[in-house]
Amino acid sequence: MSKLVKDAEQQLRSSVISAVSKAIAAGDLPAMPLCEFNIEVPADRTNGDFSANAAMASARSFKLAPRKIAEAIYNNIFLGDTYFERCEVAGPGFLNFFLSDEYYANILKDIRSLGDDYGKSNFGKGKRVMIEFVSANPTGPMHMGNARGGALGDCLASVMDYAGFDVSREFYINDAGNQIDKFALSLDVRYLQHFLGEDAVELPEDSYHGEDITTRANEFAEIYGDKFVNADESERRKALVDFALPKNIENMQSTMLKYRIEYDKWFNESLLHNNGELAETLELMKERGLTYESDGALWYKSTEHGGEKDEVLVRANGNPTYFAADIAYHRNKLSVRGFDKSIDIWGADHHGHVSRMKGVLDAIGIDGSRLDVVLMQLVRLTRGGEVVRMSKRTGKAITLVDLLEEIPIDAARFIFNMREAGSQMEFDLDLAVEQSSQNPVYYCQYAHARICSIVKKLKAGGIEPRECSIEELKLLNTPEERELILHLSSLTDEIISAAKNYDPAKITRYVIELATLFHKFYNACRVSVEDEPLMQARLYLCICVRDTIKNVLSMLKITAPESM
RNA sequence: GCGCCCGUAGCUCAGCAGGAUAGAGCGUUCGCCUCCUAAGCGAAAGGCCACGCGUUCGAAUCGCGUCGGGCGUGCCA
Repeated sequence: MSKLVKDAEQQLRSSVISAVSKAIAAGDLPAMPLCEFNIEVPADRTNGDFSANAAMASARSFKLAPRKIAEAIYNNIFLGDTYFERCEVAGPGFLNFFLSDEYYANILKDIRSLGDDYGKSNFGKGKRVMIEFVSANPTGPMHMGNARGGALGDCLASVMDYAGFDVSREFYINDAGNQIDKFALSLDVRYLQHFLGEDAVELPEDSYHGEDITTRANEFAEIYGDKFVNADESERRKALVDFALPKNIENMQSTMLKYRIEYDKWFNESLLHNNGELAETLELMKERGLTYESDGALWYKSTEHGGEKDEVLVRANGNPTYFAADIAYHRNKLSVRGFDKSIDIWGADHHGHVSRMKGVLDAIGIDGSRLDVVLMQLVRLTRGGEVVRMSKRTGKAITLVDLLEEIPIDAARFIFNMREAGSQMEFDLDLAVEQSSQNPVYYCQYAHARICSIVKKLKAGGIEPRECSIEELKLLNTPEERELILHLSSLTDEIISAAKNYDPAKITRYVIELATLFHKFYNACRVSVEDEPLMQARLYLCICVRDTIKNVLSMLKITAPESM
């Protein structure tokens, strides 16, 4: 496990350093300080399990050829109390180290004893982190961007949880402001059209044209009839919104649940309007001299805080902008509720907003670096190689609901996490439903099912898995077994790296690689063999792999079937 | 115009706190089940890592520039 890997690396580093001291004492090297050097895992394992570039890094300082320095280190190195059994000088001056059987055997012991906790660490030290994602407008159906954002945000949250952060998942509901007015207007027009005919009232170009609006208006009409047709416009619109908005929000909640996303909190923007926090935030900004009035609107002096141009906070008509509410919201997260960090998942088209937001937080006295934004590129949907167009306006776009009806949740969650957020991705609908090797989620699940099947088969033959001794586990020494064990050992580091980079795609890649290495092992080594200790050792390894696959998949909330 | 992201095999993408012969999947070609799940494995073919210059022992990785693509630049969110 990772602790072991770290130990191994640390052991190596100090061995190299003391070898240099010894070499200097013996006169093999000049008495110069050793430069900083790296220890890394070579891409090609014939170059060892770990490799140090100390000789090359210090070539200049020692004024000696790297190769000569490497040999001096080699001649003075002592590996007796490490997990390494040997070392060699290679290439331009690399020192390559090879792990002992002992090491491999111990990794497996550790994995088994940690059980479900394997992979977890205290990297995050319990820091309170909020991950805000999807936060779709409740005025219409959720789209493909929300689909990717949902899988990304939720899996990132799990990864950070494993890495030792205190994680909270949140959905920000934009249930106030401009788009709600637009929503009201759109519903209003559809409602009136329902009774007066389509030509009676015209739907403005910049309102919501989706069928979902018509559907809601018709539902409303069925319940309340035409009694609002001649009512006061604002009364009618309020009634329509009060009817339609909760329905939309409920739909989003049930869709998210179907997508296996459970939020800790659904936060209403309207709360900030109603509880005074928005006004308070604006007041605070005024006090700090961050604002001015012009053309009847209240402006934020963005240009004085790293922004490209000033921004409107309160429109001339008295309505606060989305930006103003968002400032109050982030102040609520970081200051009122005291999260150490807010990680927001945004569509890449909002990137212009990032520096603005961080800048304004700094300006109101909240360290802007406590906000991190993960920008997510758009998804290109394809079907059989053909790009499937999606246009929210026409109402014919493929929605998140459509997607989840068409493809398995496992596949959606997995595939959306195969690419890092920043890269544009293609999502092949045909591939996602395909139950074949081409579909990576099945490939991983298949490895799990295969192991379950082996265990079951052995059990049927009267063979129960048992505890193995270190000596027995040392029998796992084929290249395929070694590679597999080594990869198992890197899980914790991989999760930490994914948390650090806000990139859960590292974990899907990890599990694909694990499945690949297992399938290779499966083809190279038979578990059910005559040699009882070897069979038990292999069975032990299989169970480690099975549990790790299951552990990782369940972290991503993807199922691990026992048979396929 | 200015700002951000991106350019790696035919296609989709890894690799990018600089390291040894640049990887994987798909597609193509050829192999492997009397044996634990062939939803698997192996092999072959496929590359001026967009281009140029620089930094250094060493660059796909870092810097500058060019070209090509995406996005942003609303009293929209």
